[in-house]
Amino acid sequence: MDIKKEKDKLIITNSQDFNVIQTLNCGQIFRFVVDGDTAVVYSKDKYAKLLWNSNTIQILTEDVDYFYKFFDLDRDYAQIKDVLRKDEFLKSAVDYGSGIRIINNDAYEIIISFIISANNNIKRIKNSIEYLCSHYGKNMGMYYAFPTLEELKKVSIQDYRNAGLGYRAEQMFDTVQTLTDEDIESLKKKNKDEQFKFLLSLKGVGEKVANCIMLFGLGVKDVFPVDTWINKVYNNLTNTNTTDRKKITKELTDRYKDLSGFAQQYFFYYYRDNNLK
DNA sequence: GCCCAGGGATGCG
DNA sequence: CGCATCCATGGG
Repeated sequence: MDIKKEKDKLIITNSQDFNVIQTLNCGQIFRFVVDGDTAVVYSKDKYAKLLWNSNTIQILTEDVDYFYKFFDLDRDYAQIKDVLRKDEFLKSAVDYGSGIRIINNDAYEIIISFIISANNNIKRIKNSIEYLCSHYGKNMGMYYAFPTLEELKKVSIQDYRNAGLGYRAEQMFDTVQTLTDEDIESLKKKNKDEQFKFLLSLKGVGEKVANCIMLFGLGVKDVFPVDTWINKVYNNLTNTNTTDRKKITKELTDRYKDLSGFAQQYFFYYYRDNNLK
């Protein structure tokens, strides 16, 4: 994969390790619009427009450096896939989602987004986040920014219910009132265990959501979030019928180690996209 | 009407 | 600790 960085554009050629649709549809990001061979992706108050064909991707943005990091463009996914394809459980999933990249999104936006994600489905998650942006985020002209923590602190429990958060409304209210910008900044500097511990102290954040926040918002790759799909994957592959997510998390993290986050995304996308049981 | 969705909080033993 | 139960809401 070759990447050329210009002032307001990234041009990726030989793009076999980056499939935009796969990357957007593997449940790590909720603010994007796809239209044919183009897409617009939003993060914080920024956006990027992506255009692609069979072996080239263009990323048009005013913040080239942000979206270079956002799409994890300095990582060699070919090498990661070579390692993971040797795993008998993973081979077909890696081949199926061979263009997935793990996004480096804004930690605060990911915390809020994944509190909403708990026991929810992706379409409803997207709708709720879009509601929060359009009602409480800054109007950027053609779109709305993700609401800042300061902006969300003015939002009531009833407002969250109107956004479709259901019983997560009170958890969200509590976490937003508790959280500070300083918390977010110091979180980025903590080690993995300290990050996990802090995240679990937030209302609406349990083990799975904390792992997602670390994977998609803090750049921690040796975590393996276990949701209902991964639970199905595990039972299918091991011919078991457990619901012990702690056990599944430990076994899969031990198995895939530093590549756990990547393995998890290949599994999730393959099984969910094919609606495999 | 039933089941499910990128689960977490709570209470009880 | 582990375990069961409850929790809004919309789509299939």
